[in-house]
Formats: sequence, C-alpha cells, structure tokens
Amino acid sequence: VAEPRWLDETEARAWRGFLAAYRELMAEIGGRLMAESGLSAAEYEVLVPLSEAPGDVLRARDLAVAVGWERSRLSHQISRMAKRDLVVREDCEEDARGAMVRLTDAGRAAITAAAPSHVEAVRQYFLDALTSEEVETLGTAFGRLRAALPREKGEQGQERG
Amino acid sequence: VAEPRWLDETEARAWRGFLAAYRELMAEIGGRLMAESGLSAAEYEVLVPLSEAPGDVLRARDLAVAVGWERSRLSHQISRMAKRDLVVREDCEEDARGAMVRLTDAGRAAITAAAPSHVEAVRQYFLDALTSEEVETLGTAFGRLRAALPREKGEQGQERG
DNA sequence: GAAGATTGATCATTCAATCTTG
DNA sequence: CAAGATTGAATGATCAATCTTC
Repeated sequence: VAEPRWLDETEARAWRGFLAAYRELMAEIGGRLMAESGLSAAEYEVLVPLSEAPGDVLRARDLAVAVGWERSRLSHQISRMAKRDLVVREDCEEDARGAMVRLTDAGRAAITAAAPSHVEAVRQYFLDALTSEEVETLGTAFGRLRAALPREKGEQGQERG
Repeated sequence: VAEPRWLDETEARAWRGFLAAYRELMAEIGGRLMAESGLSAAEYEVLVPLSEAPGDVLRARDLAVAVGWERSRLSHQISRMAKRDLVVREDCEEDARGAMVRLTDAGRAAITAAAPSHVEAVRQYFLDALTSEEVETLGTAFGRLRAALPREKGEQGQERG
C-alpha cells in the first residue's frame, strides 16, 4: 500500500475534538441525569421515543430503530426497565412475532420529572457553548454525514477499498 | 419549577444529530477497524498515545488522562492488552506508587498495521462528508465547548442550579 | 427460509473497597 | 491522609444460538 495521507492539524483537531467532546459531554450530562433523576442515559433514551409515541406504545422493532440499537441490546434493556416498572411488554396484534413496549404510569412520571433538568443540562453544556451559526452548521453537517454512511442492513451496493 | 425551555427544531437537530452521528460513526469505523486489523476501538485508543510517547512508555496516570478514562477502566484494559502482548507493565522509577505502561514490539506492529486503513476510514466517513469550513468550525466549537465543561477533579468553583 | 424477538455466555465498564507509597 | 494503582463484584453490552411466526 502507498503511504497513507495522515490527518493534518485541523483535521485531527476536528476528529479528536469530536470524540473527546462526546465522551466528556456524556460523562457530565449523564452523571447529572443519574444524580437528579435516577435514570441512566440508556433508560432516558428509551423513554423519550415511547413518551412521544401515540398511545405510549411502540413495536420493539421500531423502538430499536428509534434509539439506534440492535435488537438484542434493546431486549435486555427492556427486561431491566420492566423490572423497574418503567415499561411493560405486550403482545402485538397485527403480527404474532412482534412485541410491543408500553410506557407505564411510573415510566411517564420518570421521564416527566427528568426531562426539564436534562434539557437544561443540554443547554448549559452543549447549546450555550456554541454560537447559533455553529448550532445550525452542526445540524446540517451531521445530517449530511449520516446520510452518507452505508446502511447497515439489506444493502448490496457497498464497494470495498 | 418554571416551565423549561424545550429545544426548538434547529437545536434538537444539532443535539440529536450529534448523538446519532457519534453512534453510527463508531459502529462503522470501529467495525471496520476490528475487521481489518483485529483491534478494538479501545485498544486502538490506548495504542495511539503510547506509540506517540517518547520511548514508547507512559505512566498509567498520564495514559488515563490521554484517553480520558478512569484509572480502574484503564487498569482492566491494560491487563487484557498485556495478555495479548500489546503492552507490558513496568515499575515506575521516580515514584514507587506509579506504574509504567510500555508498548511492545507486537503492539507497535499492531498499531502500524492498523493506522493506515483506520485513518482512511476516518477520512471517508467523517472528513470527506464535511466541507473544509465545517471541519474548521467543528474543531473550534468542540474546543470551546470542552474548555467550558467543569473539570472533574479538584475544582471547587462549580455552582449548582 | 427470513423477520422479529429472546436468551445465555462472554466480554467490557463501572463502582466500591483495598493496598502501597508519598 | 491523599495519590496512584489494582482487584472483585455488579452492572451493562455484544455475540452466537434458539424459538416462533410470516
């Protein structure tokens, strides 16, 4: 192979800064979430799409897509959250293979209690540190970047090298 | 408490895009790294600062800072990597409490073999998806954001609420 | 046979001690 | 007693079956 093109200073700053910013933000915001609401970041992530879903119910398959996880991880997570009474599993009417995940009253209460201070933390550590131009740019850039990523399933159009 | 200021569409797009971009990028780039080099993302992260250190050695404490991990996590990781012969532990001359972590020849070979295609993947999925203005902006914005985060240790200047 | 989902084993990370030295 | 580091237990995530239904 030919000598690779290493990252220059600006490129390295963007890439390493992105990785470090994620790590440090999650530590700060996730720690705050746990301290103030008793919810882990994973629990919060699951509760959000459920609380936004019509009827407070989603199919496990769709919930997995919403949070961007694999089926297996979601299943384990749901089991733990069901034990904590945040969600319940139900049968799926339309498709007997499927499983529905429903927000409980306790789950609704938990996300309702957690959301304000969590949003506040996202403002304080993420949005308030950025200019409005930067917020705009991040949305645009990450949207384009994600659209360019190869789809993980059922795609044959990916060339190597 | 007063009604919180929820995120508007642009703000939510930036925040959720940031989270999703990290998740999807790590899945793609990390999976590629493992497939092509047999190294996990964590192993790669540890090997980089070691390979850049003078003499291929770092104190565990400094290595922990370099990768942004807690001591405990690094210690477990080093144990696993020592078992794979990528690094070795050594005594610290200056301070008998300390431990040194040294890159082995096999570790040097592993990072040397892995780096080119990894950098290529970072280019393909991250840098090439962004304009040069966006790369510049990301570096600046994340740098400022990280500087504004509360330091985790030995700081008393943090107010609550 | 493929999609949806779950389970158990393995591996990784976190958390609370513990130990040694400064 | 604080700093540096390690350990073991508990929690969380990944991977390879497995099971059921389409």
